Amino acid sequence: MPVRVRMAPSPTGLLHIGNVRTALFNWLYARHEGGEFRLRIENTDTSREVAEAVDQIKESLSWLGLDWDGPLTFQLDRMDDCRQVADGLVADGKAYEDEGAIRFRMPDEGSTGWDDVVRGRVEIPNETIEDLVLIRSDGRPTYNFASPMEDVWDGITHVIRGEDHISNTPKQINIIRAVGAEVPVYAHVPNVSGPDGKKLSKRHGAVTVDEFRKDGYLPEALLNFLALLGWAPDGETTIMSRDELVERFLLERVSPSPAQFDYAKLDWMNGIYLRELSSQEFAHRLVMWLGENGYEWDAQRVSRAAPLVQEKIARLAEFPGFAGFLFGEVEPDPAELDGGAPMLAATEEALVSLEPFEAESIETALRAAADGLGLKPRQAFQPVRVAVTGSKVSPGLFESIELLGRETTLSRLRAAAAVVA
RNA sequence: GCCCCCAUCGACUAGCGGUCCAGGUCGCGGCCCUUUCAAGGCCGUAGCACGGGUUCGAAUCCCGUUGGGGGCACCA
Repeated sequence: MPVRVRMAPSPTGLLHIGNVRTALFNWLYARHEGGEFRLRIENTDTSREVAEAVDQIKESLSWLGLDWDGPLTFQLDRMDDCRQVADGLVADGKAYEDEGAIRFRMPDEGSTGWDDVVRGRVEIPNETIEDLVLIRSDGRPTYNFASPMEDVWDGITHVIRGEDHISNTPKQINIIRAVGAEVPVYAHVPNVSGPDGKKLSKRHGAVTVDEFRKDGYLPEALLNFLALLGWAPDGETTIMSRDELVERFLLERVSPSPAQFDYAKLDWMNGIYLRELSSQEFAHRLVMWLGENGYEWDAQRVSRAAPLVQEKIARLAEFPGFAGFLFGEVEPDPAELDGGAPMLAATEEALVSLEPFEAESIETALRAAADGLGLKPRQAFQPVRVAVTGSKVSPGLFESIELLGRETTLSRLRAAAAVVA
């Protein structure tokens, strides 16, 4: 039987990164096995927010490149089927009515167990499982009834989900057995917690896909990082393309112990991916990101500035802070200009009629100017950098000056000179 | 309270009885390079939670303790 897995989010908000990690394992398994990855929405009502949330979930998955197979299905559409099954269970004496609701009769003795792909044999005493409500008194099925039934109807072969579902599993297995269907294989993957071991939340940093996107992470880097949370192909490999991930992913190698989300490592990895991009592609991503985030900066200029920062930033969102001086005014801190008057003047003089006005010639001219004043490059360029870029930290000075252009550079040098004077 | 899960450097992990006085990556520290910041190169730091077994031999198997986490809804 071909493998078929699913991601079953509830449309309550933006896609959480923890859910993405679980979805990723499902997707990787499906693609590795040549099976199907289904997307099913576990909605229970028809409020307007649902439609928006569904669109956001689809948009996030698309951005990440996690494509799903077959039609998108909704729990809502199977409520009648659930009720029918519940009625049948009542007729068979396997469920009973209780104050308007329908409850499933769980076995009282023995235990319910399964061979979990990541945890091995798990056995839960039946006496600890309460009779479960199948249908609420208002007629709607509960999650623990609808979910396993949908798995049955969809022909799901492997249920790969978070470990928080472990206690639901024996309940669902009993229901599936009661309706005479085949029980799927279960794999409970470990949870992802915050850097402090607590539940990953907003105060730790980005948590939804949208936030990571806004922070300037690349989807391929995010996936690579997420894949390594609870799984590793071996003890050496860390950087893997999407294809390599698919090729090497083995569900049996997923670790049962929980992992902490390390933002610093994600940043490092994103930087690796950013630097591996061709300069054209890097520029393209920058332009796209800026466009998505409200920056109306000239694409041509952004593309020319891109090479100056490609090795310096770890996230696309750092670009404005690094290269903003090319797109707007600067306000140098007078204190950082202190003592720079001679070099500012010398620089202005050196650049006034320099030809050609290019990084290489600019460098030669400025080094000569520094030399003439008996200054070390380090101390000489500092005030010039501050005057021109507005900061002590910037892309290469000479390239920056070339890009900025003679006029703007000279006016900034004069403005700074006026301040120190 | 009851049930379940987990346990190797600060973090992610490799290790599935001897090849491990435990390897890789991030982070951190140092050095080199250097116009700032990065990037890059080199070196270094740091771990098998504890206690019992089993075995000629345990990070690897078993039991217990401790410590984390999850679940006990007419939520999903």
